[in-house]
Amino acid sequence: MVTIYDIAKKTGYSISTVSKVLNNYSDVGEKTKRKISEAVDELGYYPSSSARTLSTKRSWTIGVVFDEDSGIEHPFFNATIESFKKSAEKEGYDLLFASNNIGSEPKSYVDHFLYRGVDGVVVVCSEMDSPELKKLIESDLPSVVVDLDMRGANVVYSDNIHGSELAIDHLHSLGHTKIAHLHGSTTQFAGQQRLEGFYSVMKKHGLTVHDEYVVDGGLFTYEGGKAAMEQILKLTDLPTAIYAAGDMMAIGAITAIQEAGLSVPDDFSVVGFDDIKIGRFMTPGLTTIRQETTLIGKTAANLLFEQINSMERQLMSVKVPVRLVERASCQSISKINQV
Amino acid sequence: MVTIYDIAKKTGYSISTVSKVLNNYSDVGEKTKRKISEAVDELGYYPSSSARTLSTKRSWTIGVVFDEDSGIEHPFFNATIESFKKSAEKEGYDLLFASNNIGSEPKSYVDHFLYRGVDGVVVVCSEMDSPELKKLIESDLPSVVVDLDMRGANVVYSDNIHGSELAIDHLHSLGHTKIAHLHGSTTQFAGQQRLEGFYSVMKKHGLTVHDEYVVDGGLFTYEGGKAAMEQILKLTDLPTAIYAAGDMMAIGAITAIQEAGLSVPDDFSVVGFDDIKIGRFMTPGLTTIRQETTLIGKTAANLLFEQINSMERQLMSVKVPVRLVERASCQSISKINQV
DNA sequence: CCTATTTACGAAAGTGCTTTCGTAAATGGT
DNA sequence: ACCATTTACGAAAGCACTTTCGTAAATAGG
Repeated sequence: MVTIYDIAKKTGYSISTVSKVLNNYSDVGEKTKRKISEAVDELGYYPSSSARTLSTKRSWTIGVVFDEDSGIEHPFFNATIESFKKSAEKEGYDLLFASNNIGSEPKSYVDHFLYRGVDGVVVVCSEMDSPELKKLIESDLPSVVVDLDMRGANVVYSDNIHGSELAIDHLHSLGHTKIAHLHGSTTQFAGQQRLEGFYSVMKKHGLTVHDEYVVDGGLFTYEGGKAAMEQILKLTDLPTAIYAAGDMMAIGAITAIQEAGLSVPDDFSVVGFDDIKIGRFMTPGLTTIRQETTLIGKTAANLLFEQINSMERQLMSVKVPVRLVERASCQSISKINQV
Repeated sequence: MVTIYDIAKKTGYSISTVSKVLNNYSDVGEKTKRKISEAVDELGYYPSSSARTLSTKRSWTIGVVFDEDSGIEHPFFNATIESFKKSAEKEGYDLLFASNNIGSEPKSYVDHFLYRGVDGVVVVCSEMDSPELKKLIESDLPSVVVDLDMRGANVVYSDNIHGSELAIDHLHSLGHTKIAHLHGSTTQFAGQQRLEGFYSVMKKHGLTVHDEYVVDGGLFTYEGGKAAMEQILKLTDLPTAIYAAGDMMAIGAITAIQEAGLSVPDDFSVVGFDDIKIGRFMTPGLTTIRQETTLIGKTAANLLFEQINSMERQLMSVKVPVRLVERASCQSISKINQV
């Protein structure tokens, strides 16, 4: 390995001076700067990030945490993180996806990130009352959490309540009154908020919600949505519209409907939440509430870097707007009745 | 920050001894070991990975490279890397997703990983003749590349040629003879191999391939597949089956077919490649060639860690089997003719 | 009870860099 | 030509560890 000592020896300058040109200090002469730069190129020198980190206490690394179950394949997670990564790159940060053991001892991710010396951490899609998360925001690691709102932390999340409102408004405007909700796990912020939003909008419209129309679809999965819909299909008095708390759940529900020999949107109108890529390409196209993952990722990054750079605990909560994306999975109630 | 000096001072032992118990050296007494461990817990000490890395030349970090265009959202990539990550965790490695600049100067990822001192790097979905890739395998960074076969490197990839064979065999067994191929970019290994496989199987069956039936769908995207299919739909003599080099392309093709007022599988049988999650859930379910992403990721990890640990350049090329997954997007030619 | 071996620990040198501060030389002002 | 700045550089301490080797003490061997 070629170090600053090598290039100091070659040029005749001290390592201090070499380090200075490497870091663009102003107190070096032009010729010196040039000579050293040449030697750097010639020897193919590159600095050692660990030495640098050890000395500066800055690792230029951001720790990334996400739901263990769905992992990197989770569409909302990876879309958000992709956007986050782009912002991080611009600022010169790398992303560290951590395992949970330091030297084979299982530890919390907070400990692990402390060990790694990350400059900050971003958490996506966590359970609301995770003790790990609590530990994180109580630590003095700069952090931002996505898809959650909680005091005492930097957070960015979609306006889930308004999302429910948009969904139900849409269904209502199409004439639907018997609306079911396949809700997501209430241990997650998104599930809980969308459910809450559902109830309040139904009330706003003066619509009654039957208890059997509100069923738990679990962790936003295809399987969960399918099972929940099958539950509903057993009822004698069927709803005409389904509002699923996530797109994968909505797709599962559609499958259940089709397997029952019924059709979307002819027998049921369905609207999802997320606007994952598939929704646009499937048949029928999925009407859904779009989460702006790109904006969310970028905002999270900005919040985090702001906090890292200012070194003060300036905590913000930003709520990102959602919007309705109309595709083919919903239909006016009048057409349904004709069938 | 609490360092080994702190715990040395507190216990009265030297930092050497402290370090030794931290690293499970055998030459420390039982009582000493216990006392030091207690102090460690009490002070909430954790080691500094950068200091450790500086001293040992091991960062316990693996660099991850993937196609810039598709990014983390690419289904094949993230499924593969998810599996890779699980293996990496077991061995105690973290994953580093790198940006391309050291201190705001754009550099190659090889340089960047050298700077970061990663212990190895995994490349997924690269262009075949990328100079970066060449540089990587010529460097003495341990590495493994996925979805590519090239001499002089550790590689793991699907049996693309056999995949084409399975696809065409299937179509042929259903009675199809007029088979089109929407191929992927030939700058990528997968695209090139699947195309090559296509030609050779067609020949095997004594099927003639019309030049107009072989169209470039680009970088395996929905849009590329859709455009390619639209091209084919302009022909007067239409094929009855479509073999798309990727699932997203297949889905794009299906959209094009449906937009033209035609149907899958009634007017065209289509088979894709990858077996991405969506394929199972869409209507019609997509018949496809499944890539074993879990196996691929795990194998890649094993190859890489083997190389890292043995410290010798033992290069292997492993070809992972694929298999046909039959769903609803293909149909016997006899049924098509009835329509 | 004396010597040979083992056990338990610490000194010190590395690891590659940053950053403060001191100082000699060069420059500016008059 | 003399003093006051400014400019350009280097010495040295620090960052938090690992690891080799030396040595005193403890144990074993006879």
